[in-house]
Amino acid sequence: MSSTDEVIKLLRNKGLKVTPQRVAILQLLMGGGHFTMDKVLDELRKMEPNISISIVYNTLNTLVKLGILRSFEADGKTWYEIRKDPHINVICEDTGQIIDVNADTSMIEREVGKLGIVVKDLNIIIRGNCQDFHN
Amino acid sequence: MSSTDEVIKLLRNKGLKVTPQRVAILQLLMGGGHFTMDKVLDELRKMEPNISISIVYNTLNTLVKLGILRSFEADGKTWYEIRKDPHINVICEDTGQIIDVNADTSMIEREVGKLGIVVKDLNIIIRGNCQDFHN
DNA sequence: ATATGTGCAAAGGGTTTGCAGATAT
DNA sequence: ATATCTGCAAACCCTTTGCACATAT
Repeated sequence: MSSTDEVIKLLRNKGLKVTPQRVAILQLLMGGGHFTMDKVLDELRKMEPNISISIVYNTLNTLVKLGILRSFEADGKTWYEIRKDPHINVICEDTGQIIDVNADTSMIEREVGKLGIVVKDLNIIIRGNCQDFHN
Repeated sequence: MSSTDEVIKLLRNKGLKVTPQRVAILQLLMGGGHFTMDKVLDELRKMEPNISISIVYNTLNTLVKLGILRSFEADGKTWYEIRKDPHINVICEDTGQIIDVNADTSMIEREVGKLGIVVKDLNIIIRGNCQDFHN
């Protein structure tokens, strides 16, 4: 989990006002993992019971636009994660959990780059069964 | 564009009753490209003005379950395409169009397989700018 | 003949938006 | 002081569902 100071510094650097809601949201996401809205709300309401859905959506979208978070859509919902090196998001059809798997994706970006396409974001999503694998 | 006979044969092979709606939907998708619901409806209503949204969703989902189509989510909508070799779907942020780019994805499946994960479906989605590239 | 498919309308679930009051700078 | 942020509720999409009628086998 990142320190509160670190989170506050990041918000200020991006020109955002430092509010308790934003600090809580960003700190939660910086802890790693994949979150849908309901998961974020559940966690946040343990600390800030009155936090509204709209401000959570609002904040997450702002953080995505600023490049701090990455989002992708699956199972009819939007998922949010801290932006880090490209990786594979494996959605387990049995447990519903999402697992990160590292892989070299440079080949993919190279192939697309050949066509003169400027890559803004890359998402690799696999649906499968994680069997007895857990992380 | 695939022949009507080919489409009818495919439906029968999968144990589906051959209805005009299903033939029209499958024939449209087999022509290639990426479709959201509104695009499918627009096209179909040129031929079958009374076709309902529900039966289109219904049919597309059935075809996905049977493995004939692949679906993925982007921009808050579900996209459908004929299932073919794994490839990269590039979403152009300027034009909104989706471009297929071929690439060898075996490395990705290998990496995931190492963990004992059984791959059911693979989607690679890139957001970017297609510049002056068109297909 | 009958199991399956279709159209319509309503309901469902996730996300966005408008606005008045509150807060960070 | 004031630009920005927050919470609430309503609005908005996209998608699914229930049901009576229609159709393919």
